[in-house]
Amino acid sequence: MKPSDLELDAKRQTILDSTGHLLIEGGPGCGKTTIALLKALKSIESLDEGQRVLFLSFSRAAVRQITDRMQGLLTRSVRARLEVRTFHAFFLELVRSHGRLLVGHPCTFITPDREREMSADFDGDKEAWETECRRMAVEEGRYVFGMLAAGAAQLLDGSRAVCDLYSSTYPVVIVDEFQDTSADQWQAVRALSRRSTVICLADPDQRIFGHLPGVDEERIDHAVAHLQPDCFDLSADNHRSPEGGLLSYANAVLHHRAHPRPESVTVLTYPLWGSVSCEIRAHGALLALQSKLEAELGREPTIAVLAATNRLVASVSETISEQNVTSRHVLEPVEHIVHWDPELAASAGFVVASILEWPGLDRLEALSRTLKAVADYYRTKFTKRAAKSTRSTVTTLERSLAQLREDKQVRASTAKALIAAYDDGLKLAGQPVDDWREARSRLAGSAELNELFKQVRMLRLLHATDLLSLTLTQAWNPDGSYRDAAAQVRRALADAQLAQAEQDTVPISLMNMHRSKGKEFDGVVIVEGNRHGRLLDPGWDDERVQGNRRLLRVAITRARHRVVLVRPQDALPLTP
DNA sequence: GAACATTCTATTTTT
DNA sequence: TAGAATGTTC
Repeated sequence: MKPSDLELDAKRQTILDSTGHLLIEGGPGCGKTTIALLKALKSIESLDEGQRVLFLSFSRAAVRQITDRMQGLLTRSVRARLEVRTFHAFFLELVRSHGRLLVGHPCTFITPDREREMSADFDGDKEAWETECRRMAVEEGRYVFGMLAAGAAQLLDGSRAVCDLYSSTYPVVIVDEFQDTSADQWQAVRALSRRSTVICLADPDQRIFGHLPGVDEERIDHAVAHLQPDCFDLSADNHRSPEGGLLSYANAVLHHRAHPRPESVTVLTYPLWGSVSCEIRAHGALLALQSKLEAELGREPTIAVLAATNRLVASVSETISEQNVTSRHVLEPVEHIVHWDPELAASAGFVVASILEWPGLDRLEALSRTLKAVADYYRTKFTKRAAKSTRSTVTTLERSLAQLREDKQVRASTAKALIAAYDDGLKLAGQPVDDWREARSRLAGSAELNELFKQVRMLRLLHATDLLSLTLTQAWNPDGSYRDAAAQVRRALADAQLAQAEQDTVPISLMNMHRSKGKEFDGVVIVEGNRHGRLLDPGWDDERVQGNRRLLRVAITRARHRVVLVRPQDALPLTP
């Protein structure tokens, strides 16, 4: 055994023997989660019956990753006493069970769907909407997602009884990804720390959410000052890629230090001009990586394709869904899933669904519904991006809707195009897939409708197609229309959104680099755009460059075996 | 008021 | 390059 192993074992033993609060720091693959699970095991042995260990993490994907890891490490009876949950799930339960202490009656939860509708009335005035969210929580006990942590913190901090109740149920609380916890989350944990032992797992170099409100780069320092924990640094160890190649390369990228690129990192470039785009280069890189890993591992590998922006992720997804022919290869379409904010695609889908209702409705009703669905799409878009031009599109659409209802001349091209499409007649056959395509083809004739058409295509990539056709089959009415299609599709897509996180890991997934936090894959392809979605840019200030280097380190270390970087020819080198 | 034309600018968000 | 902001024309 090497001296470093001995040292680690001693360190581990100290962690297991320690009785106070703990801060365990270390980079990806250093074994933070494993030692935390072992610590949980040891704690559980001395707990009273009915007491449990609480392990809080930030996303359902992360929770899954942790529970998967538990299978091999802990017995069933121990696992039953270790509750791994997302912050939000825990806070929701807390607010639901004890919120009456704050407002005198049980608290309720406002679903994201409903939240979106409600926030639309605030015309994108973020501040006013946040004030309203706070008011609803404080005065009425109605909570949107964003307010749950604050409500939970207030309960734990303000009611000694609630806090003691939870501390006696959970004498040990483990907090994952501590460096990115928000002020409210920290306040809740801090309250519990009065009587529970808190174990923070952190990597300051994985701080990638500092831009979010309430996330503080000094969080770890504050926690150390307040909890006075025993601190351990595991960063010297790396279990994920045994030769340490990927991690030490990622660290070199982080610190902008010279480092030979390991054999497991490939850099492919594409020309700035010409027919080979970054998307097509990524397509080729993905297929090559897939066969290489398959040969090396002797099984189907898991691969993530990562990019800096959602837009680039979407366009890569579109590209690899089609066959592409380069001068040397024919690149076959790749099955994959996109971790994508489904709301916009869904509300574009509602427009198509409303068109499917046309044959069963009179002209005015049919057109009003569709026009309203189009306006809703732009309202959703506006609440997300708050662009002025989007706002004026909504106004124009609403004006058209009013004109239509008052039987006046409509002026906007979107409304005119829809009217023309309706009067042209729509024949449906009861074949959901064909009918969907037929209805979708009516989305043309104005800039707005063209944009919708593009968005609807994203639904296919969300793997919602099967679900949609099942839903529509049930909604088919022999008189030639789909009854209540819009509402049915809405429900189906909401279900699909919930189900997505429960899914098993699929072989190939696409997401932005932020979303890859806490996940692991055999291989990773990192795509850099030409003008857009750059990894590093000479025009950026130091803070942004450093932030992106942290992000790159996270992205690179998602891979267990191989990383491929797809970069434009003029890209800045990642290491000197 | 809406369409068309020109200029500019370019992250990241759990549930 | 596309999408958003701003300016111009009908």
